[in-house]
Amino acid sequence: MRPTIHDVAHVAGVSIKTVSRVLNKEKHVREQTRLKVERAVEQLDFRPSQAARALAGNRSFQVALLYDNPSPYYIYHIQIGVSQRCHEHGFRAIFQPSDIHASDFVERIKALIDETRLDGLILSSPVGDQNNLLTTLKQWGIPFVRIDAGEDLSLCPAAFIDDVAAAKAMTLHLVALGHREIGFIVGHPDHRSAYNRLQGYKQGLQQSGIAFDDRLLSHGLYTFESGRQAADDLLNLPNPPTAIFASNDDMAAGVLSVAHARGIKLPDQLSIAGFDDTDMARAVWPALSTIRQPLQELGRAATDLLLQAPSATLQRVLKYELILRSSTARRK
Amino acid sequence: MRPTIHDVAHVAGVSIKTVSRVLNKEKHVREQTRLKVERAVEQLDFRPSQAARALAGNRSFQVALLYDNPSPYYIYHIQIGVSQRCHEHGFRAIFQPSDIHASDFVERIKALIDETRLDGLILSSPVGDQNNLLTTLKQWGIPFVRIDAGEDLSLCPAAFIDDVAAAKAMTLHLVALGHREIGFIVGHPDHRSAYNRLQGYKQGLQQSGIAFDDRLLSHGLYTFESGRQAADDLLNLPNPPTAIFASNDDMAAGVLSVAHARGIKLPDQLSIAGFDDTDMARAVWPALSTIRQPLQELGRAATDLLLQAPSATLQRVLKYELILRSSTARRK
DNA sequence: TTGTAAGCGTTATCAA
DNA sequence: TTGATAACGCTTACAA
Repeated sequence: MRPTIHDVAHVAGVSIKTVSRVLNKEKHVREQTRLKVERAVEQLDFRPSQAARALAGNRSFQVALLYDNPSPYYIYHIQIGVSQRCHEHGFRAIFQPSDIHASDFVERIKALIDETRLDGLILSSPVGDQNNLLTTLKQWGIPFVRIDAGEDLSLCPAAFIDDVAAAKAMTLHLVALGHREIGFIVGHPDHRSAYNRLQGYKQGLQQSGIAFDDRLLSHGLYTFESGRQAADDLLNLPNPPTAIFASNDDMAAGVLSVAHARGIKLPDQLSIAGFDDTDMARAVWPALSTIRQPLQELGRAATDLLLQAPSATLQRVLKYELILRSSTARRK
Repeated sequence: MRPTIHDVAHVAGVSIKTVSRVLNKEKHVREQTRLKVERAVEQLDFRPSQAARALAGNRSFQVALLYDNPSPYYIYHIQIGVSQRCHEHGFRAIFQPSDIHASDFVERIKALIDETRLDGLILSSPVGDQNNLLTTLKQWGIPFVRIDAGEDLSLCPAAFIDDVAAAKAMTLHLVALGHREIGFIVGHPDHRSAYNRLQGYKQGLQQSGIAFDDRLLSHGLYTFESGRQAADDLLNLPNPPTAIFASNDDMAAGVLSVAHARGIKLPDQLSIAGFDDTDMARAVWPALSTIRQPLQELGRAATDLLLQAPSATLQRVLKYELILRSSTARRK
């Protein structure tokens, strides 16, 4: 049989309530008593039952990470970050793939919360953009944070990088290389990042005095295949762009593969840039200028915000990094 | 307040025990009674407390997926598969990144089991190869299955593809293309798959009457960067191979990037092959011959084995698929 | 086929 | 600073 708190109390020669106090790091326990208890815990190799704690305390010491994202790399690294911090805080993480388009989307999350007495939720994009979910969570009064922000920053704490600024910086870099016709591949419409990155691209053009031309816009889904298609469309234009900026590296890899297939010399004849949401950039290195995202750090930051910070308006804007490759434009 | 089983019993006009029976799909409940209860559940939007069930029933309806794998794609897809099946079986999945080299590796898993009263474990490689863990699990009598098998197939149920056969088939394909000098990049030494794939390569050579030459062997770590290094080593040989078979696609992508950098024409001057453990193959398509692994299916199969099958020796060998690209060898 | 009562292993309340 | 006792919301005997 596994030892219970009773056994510990017995061995330590104190009451179970005192053991409970030590376990929960409560104050008002004499140092000497604490030591006795800790020794007994050690000796019996005792570990409290999560179920009993959850039942009695009406909380579970668990937080859930919700996601609906086609990028394994992105999610995986965020999972690692969340996992690390949860362990440090004495919590456990539940990773929940969700389907924001499923009819029982909110239902399922309600079930999760109800059944597990979750202590909080981390919503990664695009889950954090679903208003029906946000409303429910607010109503229930359960703490939650977002990764990748969202419209209303005062709604909950959030951790994110500044996509607009990053995309703008990359656009300015491409312009500085001499490019004037810069194609842009928009990301998945479910994701706010797709919108933000487009805004950054536009701002970069504007600041450079280049008119925005929507013929240079192509729409993808953050996937490799959609990147290929978008690249084909752009390169088939009467006046094809001399640079293509894809909203993530999966799509950038698609662009690269099309460029290879067409015998286009990289980076001399075409500059390719992208956000490395997925580390896919590694595979296409060094043909690619990228914007590096601190993915694990996003997970860690979000967890910290959830577990430590009571403020609803707290934010953590993480530093992105531009990794630049030089190339010459085909036409000036 | 959330409704409890009492409330349901009250609304349905039965005892709590009967509600419990319906919830657990027990037999010996009159159809009419079952309906009454189900209606009450529906009406109250009742969901049983996982904690209470775990405490009273000494089980948690949770299974854990343990992994220590540097391939986000691999893990992510297995997670999806596990997640799907768990939901269908009315279970919840806990995804646990582990560190097999950590000093408290087994301790942490013991803690997980103890605290959560886990119903079972799915061990993905290389976690499933840690004998100290396996011994502990056997001792505790907790059900577990492995993904990617292991030495002793009678130890527990397992789901895997036949790495040896797959690697052999790919080797034979390369030989059929006319290659005689086929370089091979071994995977991470922690992973049994690395060993098995090497065996398959050797068998393929043997069957073709080609002598195994360990100068054509290079050692990687299943990562892109290690693939680059290994490729450099192979291509720097006095007599470089005309084909390179990497143990996974991360490394194959590394080979490809080196080939590009060296101005090697693909696939005319060099054939590249790999296992697409990670879908990275998509990014380097179509220069690559690959062995496709049914990753989600691995997760689903493992979960099924754990949740349905009592037999300790059950196995599920999944079908792999060879996706072949033709090319000519440089030298005959 | 259904119901009654006694736990499960913690935390919370309140008193000492 | 500590301890007794009653929850917490289920399942498992056992009875009817």
